[in-house]
Amino acid sequence: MKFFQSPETTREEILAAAYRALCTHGYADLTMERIGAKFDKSVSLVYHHYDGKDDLLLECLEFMLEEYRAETESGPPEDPRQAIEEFCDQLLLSDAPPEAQQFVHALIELRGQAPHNDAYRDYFTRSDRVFQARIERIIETGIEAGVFQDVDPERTAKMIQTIFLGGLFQYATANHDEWLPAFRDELQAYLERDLYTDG
Amino acid sequence: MKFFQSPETTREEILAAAYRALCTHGYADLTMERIGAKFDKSVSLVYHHYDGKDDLLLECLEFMLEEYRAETESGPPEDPRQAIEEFCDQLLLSDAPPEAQQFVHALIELRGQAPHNDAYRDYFTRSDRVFQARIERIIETGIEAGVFQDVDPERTAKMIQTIFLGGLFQYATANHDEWLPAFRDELQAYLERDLYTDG
DNA sequence: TCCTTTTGATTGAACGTTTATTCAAAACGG
DNA sequence: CCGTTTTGAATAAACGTTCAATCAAAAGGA
Repeated sequence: MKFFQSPETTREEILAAAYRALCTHGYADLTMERIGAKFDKSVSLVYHHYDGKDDLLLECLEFMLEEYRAETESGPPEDPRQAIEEFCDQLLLSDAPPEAQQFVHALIELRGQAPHNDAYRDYFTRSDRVFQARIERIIETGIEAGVFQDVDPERTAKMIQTIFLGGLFQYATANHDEWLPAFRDELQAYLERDLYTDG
Repeated sequence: MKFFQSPETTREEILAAAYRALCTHGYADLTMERIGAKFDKSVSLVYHHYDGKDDLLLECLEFMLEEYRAETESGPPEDPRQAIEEFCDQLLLSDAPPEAQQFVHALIELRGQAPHNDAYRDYFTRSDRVFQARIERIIETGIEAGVFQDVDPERTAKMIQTIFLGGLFQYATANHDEWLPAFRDELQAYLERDLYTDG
C-alpha cells in the first residue's frame, strides 16, 4: 500500500508491519508474533506504542482512512464519469498487485468482526460515511455538469456503495470463476442505465 | 430457526445447540464450552458425533441449506412477483424475531472467515449457487408469465444477489440509523425499474 | 428365558498448545 | 545522568481436543 511505503516514525513502522502481517496471514491467523516478524524491532515494543492488538489494528485502519480522506477530499473531481469509474476500479482491478487483493480479503475479514465488536463497527460506520460523501460529491458534480441524470445523490450513492460492497464480499468469500469481469460489466451496465445521461 | 425446533437425534440436538450458541455469542466468542451449555449433554460428546468445532459448524450450515433447498426447490413459484419479494423480505424483515437478526449477524461473521478458510469458502460458494438457482427460476417464471421484463435471468439474479448481500453486509457491520427501511425502498425501486413490467 | 458379550453413548478430568500481555532490566540518546 | 526506547523472558488464562472409564441397551448363545 502506498500509505506505508516510507514510514517515518517507529509508530508508523509498526502500523506498516501490522498491515503487511494482515495481508500475509489474514485476520484469523494474525498474531502479535507474526506482526513482530514484519519489522525489525521486538514484539513487546508494540505495547509501548499501542494499547494492544485490537487498538493497533484499529489505528492502522484509521491511518489508511485518513490518508484516503486527505487524498480525495481536496476538491470536486474534474471529470465525474471518470472519477466514479476510478472509484470502482480502485479495488476491482483484476490486474491489481496480489497485495491489493490480499488487502481486500483482510478488509472483508475485519469487517466480518463488526457484528459483535463495537470498535470495528464504529470504524466501518465512519469509513462508510467517507466513501458515501466521496460518491455523493462526484454525483453532484456530474449532475451539475449535465453528464449524470438528475438522481437523488444520497440515494444513488448509497446504492452504488451497497452494490460495490456486495460485490467485494461475494468476490472475497466465494470461488466464482470469472466473477470479477462479470461483476464489472454488471456495475458498468447499472451506471450506464441509471446514472449516465447518454448510453 | 424453524429448522431446529424439533431435533430428533442427538446429532441434531448438537446442531441446534451450535446454532443457538452461534446466535447468542457470535462466531468470534464461540467456544465448545458455550455450545455445550446450550444442550444437556457434555461437551466431549460433540467429538463423538463430529470431527471438531469447524466440522460441527459446517455441518450445521449444511443442514440448514439442505432444509432451505428442500423447501424451495420443489416447484416453480405461483406468483413470481410475490415470490421475489418474499425472498427479499425473508432476511430483511424489520419486525423479525431478534434471533433471526442475530443469525444474520452470525452468518456474516461466518462468511467473513471464508477469505482464508477453504471449507467456509466452498460452503458459501455452494450456498450462493442455491440462491442463484432459486432467483433464476423465479425470474424465468415471471418472464414467461409476462410480469417481468425480458431480462437475462442469470445476470439479473446475480445482480439481485449482489445487492442483497451488500445490503446485509452493510446492515450487519455498521450503525446506520433507519438503514433497513431505506434499503428496502431502494431494493423495491430497483425491482420496479429494472425487473417488473408495470410500475 | 437368562447370562454373556458387544456396541454405542456419555462423561469428567486432564493435557498441551497457543497467545496476548506484562515487567524488570538493558541499551540508547542527548 | 536521566528519560525514552527496546528487549527477552515470564505469566497466566483460554481453549480445542483426547482419553480412560462408566453405563444402558442390544445382540447372541444355550
